[in-house]
Amino acid sequence: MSSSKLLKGSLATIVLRLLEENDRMYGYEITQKVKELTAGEFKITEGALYPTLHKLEAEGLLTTETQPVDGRVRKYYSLTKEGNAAARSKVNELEEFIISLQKVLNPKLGLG
Amino acid sequence: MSSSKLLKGSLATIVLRLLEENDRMYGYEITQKVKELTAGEFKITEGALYPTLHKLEAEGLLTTETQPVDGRVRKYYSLTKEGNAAARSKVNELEEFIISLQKVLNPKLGLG
DNA sequence: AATACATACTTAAGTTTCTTATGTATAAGA
DNA sequence: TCTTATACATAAGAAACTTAAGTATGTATT
Repeated sequence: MSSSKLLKGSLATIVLRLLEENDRMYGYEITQKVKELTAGEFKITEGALYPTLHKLEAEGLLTTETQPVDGRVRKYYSLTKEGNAAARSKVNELEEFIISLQKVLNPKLGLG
Repeated sequence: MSSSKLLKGSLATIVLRLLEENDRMYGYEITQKVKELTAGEFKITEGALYPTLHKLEAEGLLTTETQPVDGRVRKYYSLTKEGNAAARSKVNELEEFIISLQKVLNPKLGLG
């Protein structure tokens, strides 16, 4: 993931979250979707994305289907059952992380 | 930083932000302050914090004063002029990052 | 026809930033 | 005396990136 090199640990969570919404996606599509959602702020690099997808597949969180489209090969990824559970828990974890981070960045607000 | 190993890149920003508010702090104090602000969610490890402080000092963003207190040595850190500017820009960058991240995690909201 | 850009996936080398572990040293509490 | 808290430093290893290179096809431009 490019654009400010922050967040070295949320790429897998982002992938899982997108697959929760989209049922199945291929790698290149994921890079474009993230770019679109963030108005170009996040640019996921191939060198980061593909190894992440392979790792999630190896962990049993994703399954793949390969399809030729217009003479090029596409590899579609979908969540497994465990992938669904992992998506929910990882997104939650990340959201809680953001809340804690905001408490540090802006201790005047929401100290409840 | 412990607790979920997320956020591999925000520690320096957190340090700069705390020093923006507190004028001067020493390492151990920073670990305790972060723990307090996040109700124990973030536990900054010494192995992460001290090298980060040294790096920020080497970059000219922090200055140090060493003081003996109760027989132990404390090393107080303060922002330099450039450290102040860096704090503002890094905190902004991180906040914008969080906004983008939320757009990916929850595309239904705030798609402006 | 040649060149460039978009689509599409893979992998290796190097860097950054952590975690884990170890070491030093003093003070306070059980 | 032993443990916990305070206080700093640093080395080894792991994780997650960036950068770069490679392969391959389709489309648009000159």
